[in-house]
Amino acid sequence: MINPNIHKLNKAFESRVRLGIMSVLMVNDTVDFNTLKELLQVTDGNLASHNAALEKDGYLHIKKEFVGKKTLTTYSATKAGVKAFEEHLNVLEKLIKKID
Amino acid sequence: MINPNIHKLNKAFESRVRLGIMSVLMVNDTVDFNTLKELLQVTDGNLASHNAALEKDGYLHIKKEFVGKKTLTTYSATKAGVKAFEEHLNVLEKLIKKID
DNA sequence: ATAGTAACTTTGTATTACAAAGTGCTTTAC
DNA sequence: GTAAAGCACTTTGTAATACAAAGTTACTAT
Repeated sequence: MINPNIHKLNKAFESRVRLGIMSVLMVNDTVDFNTLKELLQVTDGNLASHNAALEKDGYLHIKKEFVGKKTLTTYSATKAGVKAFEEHLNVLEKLIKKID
Repeated sequence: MINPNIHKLNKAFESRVRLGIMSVLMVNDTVDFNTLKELLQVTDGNLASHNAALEKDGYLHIKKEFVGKKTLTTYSATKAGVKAFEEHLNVLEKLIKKID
């Protein structure tokens, strides 16, 4: 009988929105707020709170700057974020492989 | 820019406990309550409610019988459950593959 | 009579997701 | 110069969820 070892899954990445944020940031170094919002199809308030949660966990770096005279917020995964997400994916992958 | 397509992820399988239940049931035709409880390391109340949720979605079949004079509850994935879970895993797999 | 197993259900708490509305600041349109 | 609109939130409120712990029903073993 296999043991799914579900406790190794990272709670921070259980939400699909945060799964999406991290996925985007594994392929792209940075994303800005509005691109992320469009990709994930979420409301801005919702996105902001997920970003805040990931930042609080130390997985997301938030950078605010001015481009011209407009504010621009860009996000990137921290090293800890990359590591934690990769581990999470490994656990998922093992789960999937056992099944196939 | 990749699109993680997170809305194709099935909400029913977002919880790690339910992810675990389905994983076990993709490899084993049936599991009984106590084996599942041990594998997933959850309290019995918690497990019962996750099972009920999956049954309500039509993904889990719950069978109660007597073995000797003891009750025995065994669980199996329905066809719809297998299909839905496989689709969910496909979405996850695509997500992971894009990243690797 | 007591304790134990089985599989819950109930109760209660804490966390979460999310939408919608509001905020403060800035730019562009008329 | 007032209005509208963009940016990236914060606040507010609601509904769903996770989970533990305790209670429950029905049996069995001692």
